[in-house]
Amino acid sequence: MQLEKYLNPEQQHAAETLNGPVLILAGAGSGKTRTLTYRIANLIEHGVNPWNILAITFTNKAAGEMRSRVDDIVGYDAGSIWVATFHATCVRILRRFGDRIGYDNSFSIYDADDQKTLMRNLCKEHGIDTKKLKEKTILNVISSNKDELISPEEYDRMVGSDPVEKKIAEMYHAYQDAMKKSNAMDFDDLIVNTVKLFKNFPDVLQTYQNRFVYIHVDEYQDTNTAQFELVRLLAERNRNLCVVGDDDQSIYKFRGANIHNILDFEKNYPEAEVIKLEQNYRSTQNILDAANAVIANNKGRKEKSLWTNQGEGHKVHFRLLSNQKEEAEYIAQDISRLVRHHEARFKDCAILYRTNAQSRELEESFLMDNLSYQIVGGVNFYSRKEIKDCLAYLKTIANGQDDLMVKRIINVPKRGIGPTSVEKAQSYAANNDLSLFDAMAHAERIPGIGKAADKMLAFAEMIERLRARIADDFYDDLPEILNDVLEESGYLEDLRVSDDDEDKDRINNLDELITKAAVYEEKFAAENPESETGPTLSDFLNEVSLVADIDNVSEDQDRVLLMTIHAAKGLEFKHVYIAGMEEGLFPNDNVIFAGDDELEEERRLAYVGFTRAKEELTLTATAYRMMRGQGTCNPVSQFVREIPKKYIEGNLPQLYNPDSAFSDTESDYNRSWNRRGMADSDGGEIRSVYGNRPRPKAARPNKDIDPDQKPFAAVKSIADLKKGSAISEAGVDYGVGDRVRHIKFGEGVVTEMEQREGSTYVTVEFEKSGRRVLSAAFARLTKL
DNA sequence: GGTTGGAAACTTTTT
DNA sequence: GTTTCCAACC
Repeated sequence: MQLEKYLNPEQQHAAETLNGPVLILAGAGSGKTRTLTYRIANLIEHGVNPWNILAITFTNKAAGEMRSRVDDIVGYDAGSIWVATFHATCVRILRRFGDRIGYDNSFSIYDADDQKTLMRNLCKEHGIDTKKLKEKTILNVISSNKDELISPEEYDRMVGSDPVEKKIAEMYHAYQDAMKKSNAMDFDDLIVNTVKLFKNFPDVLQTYQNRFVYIHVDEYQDTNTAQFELVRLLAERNRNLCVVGDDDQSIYKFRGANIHNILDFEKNYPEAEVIKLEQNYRSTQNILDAANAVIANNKGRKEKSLWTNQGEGHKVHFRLLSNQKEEAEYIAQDISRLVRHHEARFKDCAILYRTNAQSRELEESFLMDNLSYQIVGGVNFYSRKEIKDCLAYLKTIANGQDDLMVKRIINVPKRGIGPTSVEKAQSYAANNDLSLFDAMAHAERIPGIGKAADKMLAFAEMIERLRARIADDFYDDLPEILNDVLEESGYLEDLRVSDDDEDKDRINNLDELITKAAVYEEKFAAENPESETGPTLSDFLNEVSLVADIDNVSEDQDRVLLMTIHAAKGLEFKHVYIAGMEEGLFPNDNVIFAGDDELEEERRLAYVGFTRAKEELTLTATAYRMMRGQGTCNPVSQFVREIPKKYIEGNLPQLYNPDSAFSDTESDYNRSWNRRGMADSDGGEIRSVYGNRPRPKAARPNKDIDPDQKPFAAVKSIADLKKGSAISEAGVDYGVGDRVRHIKFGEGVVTEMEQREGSTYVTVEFEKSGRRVLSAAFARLTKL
């Protein structure tokens, strides 16, 4: 392979160093994925069996991209490379060997909601007042412990005499016991239990050490201690471990990421080859210089200097607006202008922000201007009530030991089985060492149950009936299973007879879930060509438990992406807008007084955001912002002020410092700030990061801004805006009356199209499957 | 056993 | 400003 044709000398070095530990310090936009892909292709060319290659990525999207890029290069046989996220990797291993550590291979995976519900129940049992000690607090401690591989027993030994800590230690035990009993694991357990499995069963570890001869880990700076240990164990034997990362892009400390995993790699692997990739192929010089200048304020980083030969490009733009509404309008109109002048397409643009809450005003502006957009993250599709209900049915069918899921659906739709009856069933189950479901399956034995017994028996029979049908291979496809569950449980009927508009949406969402099942089946068949059977119900449940919202973003659609900076990691766009560059928001309030470490993580986040931009980077801030229903008035973010004047242009001088040019340094900025008068504050109705300290009155631009007036009073609700919006989803080439084909439902005619929640929904009258409402983004209909 | 009103929390980021 | 949760009432 002529690597020199495709890679620069450093990248080439990385792609050619095949044996032993390798640390690739890859700056933002330095062609990290490209290098990894060619390294894998090169391994195959050197006779390594693809089956012996493992690549762990951060998201499913990244995994998919890597696989298809390797496919493109080697042309064949890349299918047997194991490319997956940490969590997906662990699930696959645990489905196979979980019985060794006492789990059934059909275990459920709990998301944050499930964890919280379980913890709330346990707190009740243990007499904990969740007003004083919140479920979330306990779960956070438990999660941090798991990130550090600290077991409940070890945590017992660590806690002192503090009564709260002792209580938490008690709940850690209770939580793990309950999870085990329900045959369930949370996200952290997936990693922890795999490590446990490897440590206690050397033969299992050996199986995987034999298989994974060459190991790659992407985004290594974001691994936690448990993940580090997992990788260490797998790589122990062959020591062919190649990790790629950038300490400047470590932004998941709050989730347990340990930056020392990358900083101390050479200590753990003294024979490691260290390769720095410093040429940036993404951004223009001005953007890169601005980002470099900001990140240079962090201490304790690996020294590196990114450079580019892309040319100077535009300066970073800065706009200070009066309030959120104007900020959103400014961005929407700027993108509109670019598109109108054919300087960009919608999909070349992204709007990034610190918190999900900021998406609201932006969404409003996009709806008003009828621009095509997609919000990533926020309220997840899979956390909607109806979706969780449906999945709870499926999980109950797949794993009868999961009491939490049974409790969720036992009376949804209403079956006349109330809390009292469930309580009785549960204590009977506890006394006889049964699962809640098994207790209900023999409800006639439950003392004092009364006429609820028949209802429970009917419920249990329905579940058993569905379970038996799946086991007997009565079904040949997942969509049919989902449909039957929803029909036979009466769940759909309940929604159909409702006159609530919201319930109509729920039906559509459930249809979309069925579509996702169909799409998943297709994907499974494509990835497992040798498999004679389709995916199992458990396979599907894994898939939906482990998807992130970003995984659903496809290149095919022409729309602006709106997301948090965290979600944008690893992506790039020609035009990037970062909204809300204000002290208190970004850097966030929680962090400003928390300490230097936290502030440095926030600065790395700014660095990640800036370096997403290829051609133009626009930073916006507001003088006045509503947060949690309260008005705030905060200065421009220090991360903007850390950008030297020569790399940035904008309206900061007019509004904040009319006397002089843009401030060059932090101290200049503060001086001008002081000069404008740190006078009396006006009575405390305006909060600021300065807390009770006096705040500069004149800092609020006096024109156009009246903090006492509610700027959003005239705005219609998002739901109203959506209903009134016209169809503008690009990439959809069909309309009402057209004949289309769906991969699962076959051919049909489009009868209706509607824009809701930023997506286009298409109603199709299928010849075989009848009328269905589908999301245009997911259904992938082809015009005939 | 289900409905309803009001209080309280919420907003940092997520596999 | 919005959502979620719980107590009191039907």
